[in-house]
Amino acid sequence: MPRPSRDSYGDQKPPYSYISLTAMAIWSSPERMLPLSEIYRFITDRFPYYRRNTQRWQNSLRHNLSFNDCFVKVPRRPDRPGKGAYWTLHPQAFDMFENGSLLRRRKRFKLQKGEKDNLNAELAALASFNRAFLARQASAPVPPPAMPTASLYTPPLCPQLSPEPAELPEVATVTILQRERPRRAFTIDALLEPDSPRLSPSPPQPVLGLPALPRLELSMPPPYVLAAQRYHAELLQAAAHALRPCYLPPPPLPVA
DNA sequence: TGATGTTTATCTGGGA
DNA sequence: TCCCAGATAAACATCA
Repeated sequence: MPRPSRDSYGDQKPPYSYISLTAMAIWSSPERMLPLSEIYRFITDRFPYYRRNTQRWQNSLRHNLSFNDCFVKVPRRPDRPGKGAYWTLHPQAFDMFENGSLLRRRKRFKLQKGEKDNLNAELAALASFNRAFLARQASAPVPPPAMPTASLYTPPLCPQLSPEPAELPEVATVTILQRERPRRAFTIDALLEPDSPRLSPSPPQPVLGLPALPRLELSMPPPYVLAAQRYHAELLQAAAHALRPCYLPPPPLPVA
């Protein structure tokens, strides 16, 4: 049976929803998160149908990103300035496409009000931190004083060097409900904690012409968490370098 | 100014 | 038949 090429659909509309296409794009990226422009590119590269009427489907896609709780907007890293945020999949959304179907989902992924509010607060805090980072870099090219350990943010270890102490928010720990899994805070560190072995989430099944999406190994955090881990490790390293007199860096994080 | 993001409304089609 | 997911359109806000 010949393997269909990635352009198998030709000018035909692929049988995938925008949610599926977006999830595919995100899954295809090494960090499991992409800016909007890269999501567009992924789709137009693989599906010629979407090379026309771009205004139309891109509007729909943006609507889906905002409307569906399964997509999480992650503020850009301060050292990666640019337009727009990164988009990733919510941890609970990995098994969104149960039974491997990339078509209509059984049930829309919806966060509860409190969960959504907390997640938004945490992400807003991250954006705030990034702004503080940039503000400080603008005045003096020195990295931020401390990176979060217990939550996304902790009080600076060197308060006198804090960029904008008043603006660095204390972040409430975000707790999300885990189906069939113990509760876990949706913070970088909490997500990085070793988890009890569990079944890999079900990524979308191979798409015609696309490589099979990798299944996560047991006990392995989602790849975008690893990316966040690397991000924080880099900043920690920079912070340690800049604040050597009073900053004691934590043990090195395992970088994937 | 254009790209990005949010929100609302309406319509279509699949599934229970 | 009804409910709901998904598609589409449009208006508006925000930001680099």
